Amino acid sequence: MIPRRSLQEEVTVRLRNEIVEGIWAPGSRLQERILCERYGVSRSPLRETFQIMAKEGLLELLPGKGAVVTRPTMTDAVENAELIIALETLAIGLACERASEQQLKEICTLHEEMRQCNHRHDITTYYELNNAVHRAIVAASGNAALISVHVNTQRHITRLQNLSGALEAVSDESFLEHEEFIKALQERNADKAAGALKTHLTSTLEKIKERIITSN
Amino acid sequence: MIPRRSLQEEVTVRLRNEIVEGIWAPGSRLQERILCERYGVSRSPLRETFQIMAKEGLLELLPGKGAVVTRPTMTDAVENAELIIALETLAIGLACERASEQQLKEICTLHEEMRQCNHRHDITTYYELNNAVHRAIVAASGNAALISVHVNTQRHITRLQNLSGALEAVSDESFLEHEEFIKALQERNADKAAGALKTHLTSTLEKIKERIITSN
DNA sequence: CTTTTATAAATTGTATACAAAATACAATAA
DNA sequence: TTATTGTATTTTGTATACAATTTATAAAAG
Repeated sequence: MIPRRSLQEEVTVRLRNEIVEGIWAPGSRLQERILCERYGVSRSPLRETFQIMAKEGLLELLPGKGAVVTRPTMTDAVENAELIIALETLAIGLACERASEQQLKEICTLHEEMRQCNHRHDITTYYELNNAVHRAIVAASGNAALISVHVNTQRHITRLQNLSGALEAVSDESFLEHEEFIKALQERNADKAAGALKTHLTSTLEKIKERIITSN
Repeated sequence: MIPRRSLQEEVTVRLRNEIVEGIWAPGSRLQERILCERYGVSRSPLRETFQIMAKEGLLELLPGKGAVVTRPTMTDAVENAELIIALETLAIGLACERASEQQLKEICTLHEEMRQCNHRHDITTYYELNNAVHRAIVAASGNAALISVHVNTQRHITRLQNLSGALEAVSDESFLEHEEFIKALQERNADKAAGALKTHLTSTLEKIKERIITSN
């Protein structure tokens, strides 16, 4: 039995993707009438979507004025990076204890696909697979609360990458760091995996901070 | 200039508190008509509130059937405890670096009030102050993304405490652990503070797990 | 008596209507 | 020109109306 999907759910998925992809620029005012026409729905489901997007931090609702697309700052980038390091460090530790063999295998497969992408310099797919690997590790933690928070945090980071334009080329060093914690996870060595993941993510955060300094 | 408050915001605060306090039992079906009458509003703002509460994990929205108050399980308790340990460990580390002297002072004051409550066995206020201290530490981290996630996680834990009924008496050992990380925070010793906080929260988590085992 | 099915009532999902507030704009005064 | 104020228009906040779905009820069949 397939559960019904409300219009609100459909609109939520569409609007969310459009904001993350940068189709709606930061600071844009989203007028209800415009969006109702765009999605072919009335104001009721749209306004419910607005509340959800505001909760996710993609919209700001100004009472009496309407919805505005949030403007992510460099500070947001650092904050979300700090947060996701803590989330994933917890996740990989739990995953070492609780992941099924099947889940470990799938993570391994994704990692190998990343290796292929790295060789043929397909950066876009590389980053998509990278996100998928990290989501899979969090999923393997089996902690629903953690999964939910992580999805939203990763989404914000992806949005920031999209808005900042070009994705950086992947260094061999970075890929080796990645391999490091994947291996440790396969061995179910929690401390080693957590340490390696933290090292990897922290070095990514440092790159973000550097870029902020040089761009100022 | 005071920003307007919409009906939706008012209803959200009221319904959220009522669910956290256990006024609406887990599993309750919330019929729109009933709640509209209770809060004296129409269905539009109420339904926007429903979306927010669903996003927060306090309601489940079944398409075509309506809103049901979520039933927190013992698994949820463990998951949220695991999550909040990671969040607060991050927070106290950042707070050691970034907290203002004013913030450190306020945290200290709250801790001293906890000591008083402990002496006169005022458990209810003790737990409220305890929550306030932990929120203050997270606030002092200055990380907005972290603060937002923490608020919701702490709310879930508070709800679980409320639903499980009586709060456990506070052991002297537990209070000493608490003092430990407060002191380290005052010294801005990040590693020591993070370690002490983690020890404290982990021992609380172990108590939760014990209670689950014995209650089965 | 239990199960099934037909029908009525209630409830939700969505659209629209109405009122209040905010915005845009033009006319006027400095 | 610039600022200001009054008016018209737009837009949002809230309430209500309508349609589709679900639930409740009861009659009929086994």
